[in-house]
Amino acid sequence: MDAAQRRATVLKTVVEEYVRTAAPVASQTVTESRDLGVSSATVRNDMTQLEREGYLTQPHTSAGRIPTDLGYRYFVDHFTAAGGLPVGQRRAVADFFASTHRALEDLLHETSQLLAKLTSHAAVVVGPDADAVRVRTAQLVAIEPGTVLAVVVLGNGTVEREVLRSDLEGEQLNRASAAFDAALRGGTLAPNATLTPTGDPDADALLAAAVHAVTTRARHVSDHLYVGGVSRLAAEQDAFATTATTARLLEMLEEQVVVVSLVRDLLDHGVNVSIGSENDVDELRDCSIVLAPYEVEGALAGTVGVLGPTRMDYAQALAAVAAVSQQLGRLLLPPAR
Amino acid sequence: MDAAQRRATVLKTVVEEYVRTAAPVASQTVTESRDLGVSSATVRNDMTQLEREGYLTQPHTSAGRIPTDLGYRYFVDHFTAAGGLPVGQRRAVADFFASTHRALEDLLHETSQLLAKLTSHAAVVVGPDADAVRVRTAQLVAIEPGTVLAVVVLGNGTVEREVLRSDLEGEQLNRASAAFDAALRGGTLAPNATLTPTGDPDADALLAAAVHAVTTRARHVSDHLYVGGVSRLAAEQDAFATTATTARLLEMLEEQVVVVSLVRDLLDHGVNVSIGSENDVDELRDCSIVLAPYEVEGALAGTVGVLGPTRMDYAQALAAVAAVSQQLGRLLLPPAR
DNA sequence: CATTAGCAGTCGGTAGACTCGACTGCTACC
DNA sequence: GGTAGCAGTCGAGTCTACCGACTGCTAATG
Repeated sequence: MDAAQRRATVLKTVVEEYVRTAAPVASQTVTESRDLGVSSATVRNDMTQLEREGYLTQPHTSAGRIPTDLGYRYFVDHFTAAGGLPVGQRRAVADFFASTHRALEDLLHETSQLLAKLTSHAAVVVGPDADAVRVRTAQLVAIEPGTVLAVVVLGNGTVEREVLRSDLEGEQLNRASAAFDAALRGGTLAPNATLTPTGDPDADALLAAAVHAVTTRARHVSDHLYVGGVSRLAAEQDAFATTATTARLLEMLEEQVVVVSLVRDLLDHGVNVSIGSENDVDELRDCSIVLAPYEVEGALAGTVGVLGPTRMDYAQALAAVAAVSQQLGRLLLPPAR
Repeated sequence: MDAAQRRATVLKTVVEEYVRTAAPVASQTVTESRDLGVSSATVRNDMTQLEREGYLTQPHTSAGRIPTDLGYRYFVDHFTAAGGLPVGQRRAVADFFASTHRALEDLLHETSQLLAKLTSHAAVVVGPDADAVRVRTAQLVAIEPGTVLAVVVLGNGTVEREVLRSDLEGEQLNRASAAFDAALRGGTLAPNATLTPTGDPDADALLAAAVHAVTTRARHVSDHLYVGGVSRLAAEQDAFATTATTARLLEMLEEQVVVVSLVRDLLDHGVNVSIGSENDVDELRDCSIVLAPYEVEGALAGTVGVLGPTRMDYAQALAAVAAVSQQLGRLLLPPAR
């Protein structure tokens, strides 16, 4: 083993030890936890070099080393490949998806909780961008006198609905419904569908209202963020500077839109793991995000992710998001189940 | 002013000061903040008596007094009547409800956030007990080949929907739909509706599936808890013993069912404010809950509440939940708007 | 009898001094 | 290049002393 290779091993060991114990890792700890065939003095020399290169840092002079964000990055890029989930957890995931018969919203919500449980960190599930989902069918249904329900079935199995006030019924309603379907089917829910007049002013009015309601609301829903395991963030307190940091994090998660666009942005750039200062968002300076997209019928349908402190078991988190996203995609395959 | 009356005023002052400053209140502070016409020595005597009676306590010998849960209780019962919201906040509430055009779920969710913002505490909104809401109409609609949507409109304006697989269409579907409506209309969504066979085995099968899906899922939805302002809990850290307490609280809020049944239970017993140890739930020992039911068409439709530390501005919280619940009820009045 | 002034007593919190021990960096040597 | 060993650094914990914020009590007063 040449020197460079050994230094890489030292870095790996430091990351693993630090993730496990949360305490700065001493040179001696490294030699004890892994048989490198060199003494602690040599490891010390390696560590000073790793520090010069920016992978490690010392919280204070007479302490061990802890990884920098760059150190974590190296670790993730080099020592994290192809990890599987332990059998127990693998079973837990399978069981969860096998036994589920929930509506989509609930499913996504509970998926986020499953992921939180698996990783002991907060977890998020993001729906697909509204612009990316095609409308499968759309129609208007009278549900009681004076009330019409607009129903839109989307490509990812979601059913959007919107309640409207209207006295239309019978043939008039059918006409409006057909026009509604024509306006939306095959397109996205972007708020600029072209409406073909039916020649019936009442029907046209309802049509316009329905399209407006559905397109504005869908944007809202598809931007929805499902968050699980927020309590873990509080438990991880000590990893963050102050309680105010935790509060700001929770606030951001409640805000939703920031996180949603961040996640989409990361994925657009092909990033699966974003570590500490790599995040542009201030609140996330001490956090890392581990993501995996899930697909329905080959098309990107959304994202699952883990949000934890930079001191996180990345291998485990990656395995967890991979397993969950894959199973979730499979479950969503049959339309609206 | 006789002595008993003065003692009550002292208690009131201690509560107000402690809520404001979070520091134990000294006898001198009381005489300074309110003109009682007596010296601090007299207030000291009053305080020892109030302590003997269980309304106040000393964190340690050489410190001022802080209210006990019993002290807060007395305060809430005697000094909290008929407080209105400050004009600014009153406007904020009115604006929120005036400008809203959201679907019910979103509305409830955002209402919880409004309430959190008003009070600077976490806020919850609980839907009505499933058993208490009557079905207005129910029907089955074909939305695409092989897929049927079950739609149920509830008395509180909610629209429940459930996607089912079925190839039925045309007359068969209409028959099933009519039977579906007959089975549910006017009743509750309790899972024991009586099904009248249509004579058509296919329709009967769909009917059974639809009723099953709707009743089991509705229970889930109506037990849903909308939580706003969880970040406030983290910010209130210092009011709680440890960060673990905060974590447990967040967990409980995520669990939902505990809180929902607790809130219903309190309201059933006519309780609006539950203070610290009055709560049976362990996690809430350091918390208080301030509740107000909201009504739709005279019937109880749900509850809004504030969840904060026992050291809370009860007058303000009571005013806030009252204002929000009233406006929310009014907004929900027209069916499904 | 209620109220008050004043004083002694209690205790938490903070600052400073000191020690312990866990590391590293360096140097001399192999 | 690798190693042994020693000097140096610094955080964390402990102890002490002290300050100041209150109270409780007592004796005096209207």
